[in-house]
Amino acid sequence: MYIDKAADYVGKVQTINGWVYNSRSSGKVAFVLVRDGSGIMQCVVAKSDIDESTFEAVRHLTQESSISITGAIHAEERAPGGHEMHVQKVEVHQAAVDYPITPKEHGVDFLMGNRHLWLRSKRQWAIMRIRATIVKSIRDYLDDNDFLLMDAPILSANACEGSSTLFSTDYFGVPAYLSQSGQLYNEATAMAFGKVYCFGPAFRAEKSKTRRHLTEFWMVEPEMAYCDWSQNCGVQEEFVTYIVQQVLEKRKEELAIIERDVSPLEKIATPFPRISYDEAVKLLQKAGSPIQWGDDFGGDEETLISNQFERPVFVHSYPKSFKAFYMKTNPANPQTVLCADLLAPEGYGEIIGGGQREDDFKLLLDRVHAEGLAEADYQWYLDLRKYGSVPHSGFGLGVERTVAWICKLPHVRETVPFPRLLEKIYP
RNA sequence: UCCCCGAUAGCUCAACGGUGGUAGCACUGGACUGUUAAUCCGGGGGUUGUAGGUUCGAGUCCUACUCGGGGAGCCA
Repeated sequence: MYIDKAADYVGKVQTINGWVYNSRSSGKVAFVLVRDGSGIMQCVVAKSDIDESTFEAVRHLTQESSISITGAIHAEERAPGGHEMHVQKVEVHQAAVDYPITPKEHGVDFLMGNRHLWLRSKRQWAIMRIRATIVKSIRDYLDDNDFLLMDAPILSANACEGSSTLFSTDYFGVPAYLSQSGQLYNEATAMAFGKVYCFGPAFRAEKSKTRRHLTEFWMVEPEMAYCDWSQNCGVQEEFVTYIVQQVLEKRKEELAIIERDVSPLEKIATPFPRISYDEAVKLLQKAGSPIQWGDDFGGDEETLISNQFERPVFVHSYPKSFKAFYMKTNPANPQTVLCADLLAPEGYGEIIGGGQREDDFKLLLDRVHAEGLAEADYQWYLDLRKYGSVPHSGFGLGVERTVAWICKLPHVRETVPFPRLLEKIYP
């Protein structure tokens, strides 16, 4: 029996294969919390109901020992989760000694160093299950809305966006780089299949040491042919709303464990407000920010903007100067590009970067030159503008930032089983 | 890369420049028949991050280094 199915087994004798989460005894009755991956079950043993050796064995179980424990399942109000087991038999597979993560508080460094064990803790259990539901919702939404999965390569010969630092490796004697985005390849597959997405890890060798950065993170990137930047935003708001609703529906218990106040999440609904970069700058200046037109937004600016809204907010039409070369020039204002970033509420900042791609051969080539990129590296990409170019748009959603927002975590390091941080690659 | 902060028991933390703490958790022995991070009584457990310096005396002050945390820039 798995613990999350306990309600189906009331009155029946069952065996749980799991690990000791915590235990306490009071002389003639002992309580052992057993976890099996699906949940935690309180197992009770009374001295008067059982032979001496079994009682002593249960009383001396140590934290994280692996056990099979057998007994009758009862509905019990006093037990966490509403059910408990009245133990008849316990078999110890391996007795754990001095498990390092004790039930009191620990520091971040210690916990990260023991990440392989930390994942067993209740809070981490809840976060990882929410992450899994977010990932499933991402795939379900896209699959159900006729996006075709078209995974992009991880190894590539050239950079996708010149600005970020890349991890390099050796590819049979020539340099290769770990992908920082599937964006450019998505544009090729979108011209072949219409609506596509890629979903995989992305790598950025940035020396970023903040609560919002990992060097390896997961990103889902949909791309649509015959789609402008505004329609692109429409897809994003439906997509994000769906993800949030799925988590609210399927992960109530986990949200309760991490003590997430769900009322801000319940307010997430379409449409999301859209403001231009110009409007955002005015809004920031009004709020006392020293920002000038042409400056990029930092974390403080993003927080200031997103705090003005209860829903995620799009900021569109940024100045060309600090955006990637492939973004489409805004015909109404050539100083800007037709991009839109989505800022999550509650100060979480950018979770999506996206927009319309430059589909004009000449303008794109000019941007390649202007950015100092090697034209030869982008030959195949430029081909897409020579053979049936169409307006097309897409976006990239960062999974860890989304998990951090939905779980309201202070740092992305807890949103992935084994986070890769600046100069931290163990365990 | 830059700015700020920190490193004392396995963990979380105390300690005026004057003998390292009756500290909590964990472990261990005992008490307790409904505990919810149980409680109560006892026990063991330390090269104060590394290397120098100041001082009669340094966990404490100074310098360098190492590691970690927070923030900036860059980004999802």
